[in-house]
Parts: sequence; structure tokens; C-alpha cells
Amino acid sequence: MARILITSALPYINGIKHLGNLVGSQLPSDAYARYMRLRGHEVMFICATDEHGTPAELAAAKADKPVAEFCADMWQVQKDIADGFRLSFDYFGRSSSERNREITQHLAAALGHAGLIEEVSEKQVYSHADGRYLPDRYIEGTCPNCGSENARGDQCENCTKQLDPTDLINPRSAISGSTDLEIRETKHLYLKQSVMRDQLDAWIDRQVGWPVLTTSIAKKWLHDGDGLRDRGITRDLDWGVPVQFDGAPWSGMEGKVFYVWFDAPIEYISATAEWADANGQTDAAWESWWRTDKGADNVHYVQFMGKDNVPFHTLSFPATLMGSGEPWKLVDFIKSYNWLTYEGGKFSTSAGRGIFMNQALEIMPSDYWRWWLLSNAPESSDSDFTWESFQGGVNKDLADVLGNFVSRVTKFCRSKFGEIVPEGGKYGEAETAVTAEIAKRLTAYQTHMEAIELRKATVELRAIWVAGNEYLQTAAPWSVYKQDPEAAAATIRFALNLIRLYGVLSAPFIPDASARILAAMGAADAAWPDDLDVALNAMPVGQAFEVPEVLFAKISDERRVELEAQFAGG
RNA sequence: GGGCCUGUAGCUCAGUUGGUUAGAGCAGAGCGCUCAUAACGCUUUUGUCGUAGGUUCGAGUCCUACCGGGCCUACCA
Repeated sequence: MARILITSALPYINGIKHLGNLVGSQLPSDAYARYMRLRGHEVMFICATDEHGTPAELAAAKADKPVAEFCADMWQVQKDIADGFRLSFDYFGRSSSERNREITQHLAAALGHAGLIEEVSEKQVYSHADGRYLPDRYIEGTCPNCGSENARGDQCENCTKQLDPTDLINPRSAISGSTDLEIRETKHLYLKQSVMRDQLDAWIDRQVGWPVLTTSIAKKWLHDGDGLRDRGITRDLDWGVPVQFDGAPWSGMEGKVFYVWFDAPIEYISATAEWADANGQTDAAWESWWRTDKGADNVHYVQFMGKDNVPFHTLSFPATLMGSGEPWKLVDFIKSYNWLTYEGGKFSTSAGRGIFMNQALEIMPSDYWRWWLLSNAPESSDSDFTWESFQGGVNKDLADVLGNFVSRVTKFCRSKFGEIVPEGGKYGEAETAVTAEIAKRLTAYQTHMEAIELRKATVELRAIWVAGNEYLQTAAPWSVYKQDPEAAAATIRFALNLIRLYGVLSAPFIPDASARILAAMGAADAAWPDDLDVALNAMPVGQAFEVPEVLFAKISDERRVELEAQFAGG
């Protein structure tokens, strides 16, 4: 048994995420966590809301709530949605927690004592009307290059030229539109990542089998231009982890907080501590996952994230942990995802285009989304959500292949033998053949799950379902029954065992349907089939079962057209 | 501008370190079955593997150029 630590990128607190965010980290990490638990491994699966930063403060202001209250409310909203998608986090924390404050401050102090933090004085734009410093992209003005009036302080969207806020002509606040801006001198702490470049580079080189997407992004940052640059880790904001605290090896940082990207990944650790607190465990319990001197040396740590998060997880977070000089557990495997697009374009919050997580749950059961999203996950390149594809996947894979298999077997049995596993007859070549086919597919399924190639895993899982239909067609119990009821009974007995097996194997992807299948089969044993022959005899003669209600309802063409219109936006 | 990814049947995608007749699902066509959510099974049509060169006994797979799509480029997170 292995110990596997799994973290999903933290969803930002400012609003409800869309399906692209879901499929890029939370959903695949959940399937992986469920699979590893099923295989008997000890799993710690962590997620949390990422609550600090300018957008959170602005979203709170827009909602007319104090930021702490806004975040608390939104955490609950996100938690409920996560539950709705059956995301099986061991703990869903908050980056604004007391634990994260402690650990963030602890790590910052350790970095300070190690000489890896320096004070840098820089110029920032302050908006009097907004009462805050503005990040570059919150300043708008006329582009000096192309004349567009909606250029942002970091880049002009029209001509794509990189800009500095001071380049803009007639700069204004993107928040209030105010032109009452002032450039102020302000001091910030920088993490001296540059001095750790070789160490990070060597660490990346030691990682085998990481996705190209992951390593190429890291390498780019390490080697582009002058190489890895130092990074500001503080901001002039109210909401966040205070930079000034007992034991802080610097002064003059009053009123400043750590930059959200400094404290957000630390929340992976802190959320594990929150888990320990919530479960009456001691510090040793969470430290055994994170401190290699306290038991984490045998932990396998896997992170899931969208490609936008890669630099922070391959560089700045490892730099934080390595630089502390303390024996923190570093990530062993980073699984990064591309983007999901919607009907050929981008998901757009402002245009109301695409599907958000809460809406998705209102219109379809979570299993439908889980199945489509994971069997079409953007693992090798961006992938596109279309209602037609979604309808096809749900109707064909779930309703026809799996759902109908369960239905035809259980209903046939009920009408001929009653709702118990029938006795009589013997297994023969057909059973041997389908067992061999499933064994082969199962091995491939397992290989893909271990490699976190979820899309390929769904192909194998589906093939395992199909094998059941093939078997039934070959054995044809409905016609055999007329001359030899016992032979038909053997076929049905085997098929009922297949159904139970499908309930077990499908759980990482469609947990609700799996649970319903297992409950309907009266299956006490839901363990992974380490021995397939044993697993296919788990339902003994005479065991009662129920014919489940329709497991997956099909999506009609009319309904699809309706949904297409509803979500077209514009 | 620089870097990375990507372009394979009508559609969505697999194709390990280059090795005989390029695969799967969906869609289409035909046949079978009738237990089942008009579901299932079998058979089957379609590809100058983006374009043009090159390396090699041999390239979808390696190299170069070009064309198309996408992402990143460090103060959104």
C-alpha cells in the first residue's frame, strides 16, 4: 500500500467556476483519488478556495459585502457545488485560514533567514478614487502603439504589444474609470528565485515522465532571456496574510500582505493541517504527509492543474519549499491540462457563454458531466465542448452501452427466474472468452489510471462495458431459455456478476451510478477485482437483487436544441 | 518578436524507442437479434497521415522550410 497525496489547483474565490476549470484540475484529480482509494492505497486528497488578491476584494465590493464575509459565503457555494459533482476531497479548505496564515508566515520567515528575500523599492500606480493600488491590468488607457483606447497596463489586447502602465496615454482605473492616479514609491519583498535557478533546473531535470506541457513551460521560465527572475511576493492590500508578524526578519512592511500566489500553494499544506484539526488529529498526522523527516518520505505527491498554473507549481512553490531549508515534501508528478472550449470558442463569463458548474448541476446529473468531461479531457490539446458531443457521449456510452446492459439483464432475469441470482447450468467457453477480454482491458485500464491518462482509461472502461453486450449477444439466453433454462440461468448469473463488476470499476468516473448499481445488486463486496475470476463469482446463487430504475436517461434532440439556445449567450 | 504545443477517415481522437496490409468511437451502409432505455451484436465504405523537400534499406513517426490552429511570454489568478 502506498501513501498518495493529491492536490487539485485551488479554485479562485471570486465567482463560480465553469466546466473548463472543473475538468482542468478538480475532476481528474477526483477520479484519480477515487481510483487510488479503490486500489487500497492511503490517499490524502486536498483542495481549497484561493481567497486573497485584488479580484476577491473587487468581487466583494461589487456584492456589497465585507471581503471576509463574501469569501465565507462563496466558500460555502463552492463547497456545495463540489459536493454536487461528488468531488471526494478529504478536506476542502480556505487559504484565508488561521493555519495558512501561520504556515505562510513561517515559510516566509525561514526564507528571510536563509537570505532569499530582499526588499525592493518600486513604483506602483495608486488610485485615489478607488483607495487602492492597481495591478497593471487594472489600469486602462490609450495604446501608444496602435491607438486603441482600451489597452491594459500590461498589454494592449488590440495590437498585443507588451506595455507598462506608464506607457499608457490618458491612463484610468479600470475599476472606477477615475483618472486621479498617482505613481507612488512602495517597498516590497522579493523572493530571490534567481539564485535558486540551477537547483530548480536540476530538480526539473530529475523528473521523469512529466507531461511536455509541464516541463516545457518550466524550462521556458528557467532559461528565457536572463533566466528565472525574482518575484515580488507582497502586495499593498488589506485582505491577505500580513507580512508583519512576530519573528518577521524585516520591518517596514506594515499594512502589506503576501501576494496571493505566495500563500495559495502553501494552502495545500495548510489545508492538510486544517484536516487534522477538523478530525481531532495531532500535528503529526498532517506532517506525515508533508515533512520528509516526519514520515512523508514515502509519500507520492501528485498535483493537478490547468496549464496556466504550471509556473507557480514547477518554480515558485518549489523555490519556497526548497529555499526554506526545511525538509518539505516536493511534488513528484504534475498533471497539467489544456483548455476546454465551448462550441468552438472561449467560455465567457461576461458574455454569458458556456456552462458554469452550478448551472450544469441544475440541468443534468453530475455523472453525465463527469463522464463526458473526463472522456474528452483536454489532456493532449485543447478540447471542445459541444452539446451534440455531450448528447452523443451520454446517450451512447452511458444509456445504451452501460445503462441498457444493466436493464436488459436484470429485467430478463426478473421475468424468467425472479429477482435472485439464478442457479443451474455451467460456465463454458463464452464465459472464459469474455473474462479473458475483460482481463486484458482491465490491465490497460489500470495502466492508464496509474499514468493518469484518464481519457484512455475511459476508452478501456467503455470497452469493458461493451464486452458485456457482446457476451450476452453470443450467449443469447432469451433463445437458449426455450430449450435449456439452466444454461440460460448460468448466462444470467454471469451477467449479473458482470453488472456488479461494472459497478466497482466505474466508480472513479460515475460514482453515483456505481453506487446505485452496487446497491441494486445487493453487493456487500465492492472491492477492486484483484482476482477477476473471484470477482466474477462474488454474487452467489440465491442472492437477491433489484431491477434499478433507468440509470441514465437519454438527452433528446429537442432538449439539446433547447440547451444550445439557452447557453449561446450574446 | 521569442518559446512551446498541434494539424491522421465526414466528426472526435489513438498511434510506444522509425519496421510488414494506418487504428478506435461516433456518424453512414448492409445483415442479424428481439432480453432491453427503438436498445444490442456482426460485417462494411472513406484516408496521397497539413504542404514541399531531406535523412534512411524503410517515416504518420527523425531533420529543414512553409501554411493553418492554439497556448505562454512573468503585476489576473
